[in-house]
Amino acid sequence: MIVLPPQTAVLEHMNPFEHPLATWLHQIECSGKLAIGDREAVLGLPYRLKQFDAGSYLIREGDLPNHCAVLTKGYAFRQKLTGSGSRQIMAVCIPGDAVDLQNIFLDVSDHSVQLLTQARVAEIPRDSLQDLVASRPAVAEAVITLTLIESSILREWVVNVGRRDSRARIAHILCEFAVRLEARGLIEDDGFELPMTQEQLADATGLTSVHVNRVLKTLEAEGLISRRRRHIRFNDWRALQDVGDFSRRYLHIDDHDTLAQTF
Amino acid sequence: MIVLPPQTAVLEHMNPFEHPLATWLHQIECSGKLAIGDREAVLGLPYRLKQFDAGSYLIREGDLPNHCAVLTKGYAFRQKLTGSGSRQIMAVCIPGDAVDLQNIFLDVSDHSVQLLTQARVAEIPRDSLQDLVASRPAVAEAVITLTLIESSILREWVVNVGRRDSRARIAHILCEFAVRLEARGLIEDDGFELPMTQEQLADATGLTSVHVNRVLKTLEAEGLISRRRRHIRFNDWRALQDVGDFSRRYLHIDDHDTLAQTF
DNA sequence: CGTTTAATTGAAAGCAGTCAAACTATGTGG
DNA sequence: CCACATAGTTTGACTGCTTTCAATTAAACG
Repeated sequence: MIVLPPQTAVLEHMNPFEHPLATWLHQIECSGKLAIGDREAVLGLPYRLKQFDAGSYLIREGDLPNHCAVLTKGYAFRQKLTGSGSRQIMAVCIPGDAVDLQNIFLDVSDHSVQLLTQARVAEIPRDSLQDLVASRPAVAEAVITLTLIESSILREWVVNVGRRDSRARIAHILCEFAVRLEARGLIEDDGFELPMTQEQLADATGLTSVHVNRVLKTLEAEGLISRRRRHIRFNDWRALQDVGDFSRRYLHIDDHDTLAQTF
Repeated sequence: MIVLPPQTAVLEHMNPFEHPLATWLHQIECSGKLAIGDREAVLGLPYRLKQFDAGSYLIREGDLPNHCAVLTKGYAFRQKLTGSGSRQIMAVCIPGDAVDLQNIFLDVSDHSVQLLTQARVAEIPRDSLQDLVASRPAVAEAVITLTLIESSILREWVVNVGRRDSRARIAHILCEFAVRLEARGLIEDDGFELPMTQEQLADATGLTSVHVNRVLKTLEAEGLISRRRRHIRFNDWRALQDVGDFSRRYLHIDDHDTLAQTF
């Protein structure tokens, strides 16, 4: 576990890859026009850098956390267990996401967050974030906006799980990943690394791992995707979106569909 | 359509049922300690009162609304249509709910909101709400909190639709309604009026109306509930919660389970 | 290498969907 | 007040998409 001293210096022309909160800040900046000093205030938040192994819990349902974690490297997912022991994954967090913004203002966590991969997070004290939001309206606005976008993604997950057949569900979630990763510059030329097992994919889509496997093989046999282990390549981006009933509107990302050029 | 002039007077000891935004304000007050003048600022928001028939759309997916609606009377639901034409309902709004807070900061609506019943709403200009949030940190905090609670409910819907069988899904949604309505004082002694058809219940649970009907009859035959038209009465509140795998934690309502005394 | 975890495949069973029709309540107009 | 229209509920028979169960193969790891 690496612990760094609180970072308070103003970094004016810094490399985005230097500051752990840089990607998160970028999200905030995309969600609203910040005022003078806001940027520095965000980067000046105190934090502790920590590294965790895959499978670690960042929060558990019922916890009363006193900090918020921002993913700087690696992937995580939100999950809940039902009484009968099955699991539902309701969100995947990618690098740059604030993992538990909800804990700024809600006391008891209503779900768990678990790491998909080995990951690095910046833990920010709850108080500091509360103060930041209280003292800087533009940041508050951006935080609300980010929260609203997350809600929009959640609504689409309800649709995916509630009203699409297995083929469309898998296609849809693959499209969502691709677009979200692309917006963070995490897509390689030839596709992307799906950071989850077929069982986790099943828990995210409300299916069984056996069926996920069959669907993936079908999509591959139809020439829509290629797979090499967990690496997914889109052979027909347009067709996959059609199968998945996918439209990027709900992601509220301003960019154009640059994936159309990639694939 | 009734249009009232903007309300700006300070109402200190008013009857909660007099001001259209009173119930919403109550929610805000429950979500965080307001500062001096915040209360009056909320009640002083300009608004237009409108009345709509059941089935009317308050927002449609793709719209760019310039106001936010607060439900003062009646029920509404959020929905999306899939490419194949089926519908998924992902939230039910009850009196006192802000129907489209997301439109304060997101430009294009990612889903539609349709009325379940005849309803009355107070439409607040987008700008006024943006100003309110920008100038009053405690209100901003409360708005974030309300948004976070809505997200929590959405997460539970994903679980409901993704990982519970039909019996549990219906039981769960009935429990959720009861608790939410009870928190607004909308539960009668002998149960509550379900404001939706079995087809809408089906679209909310990812089932078909035929199957919803069978499940309701089963729950009734087992003595868990009684029905008279759409009036639902809980005969065994404890058992229904067990069947529905229901826990009120995700609703983030502070009160104790007063329904346990009622039923 | 042996061990463990994940992916793959086949056969059978089941929960919920589909289709179609009857029934009920409510409202409307003659 | 009754005939009729409409919307919603109820029921039955049949189909099918996914699950379940079980076993095999492949990859990752110490």
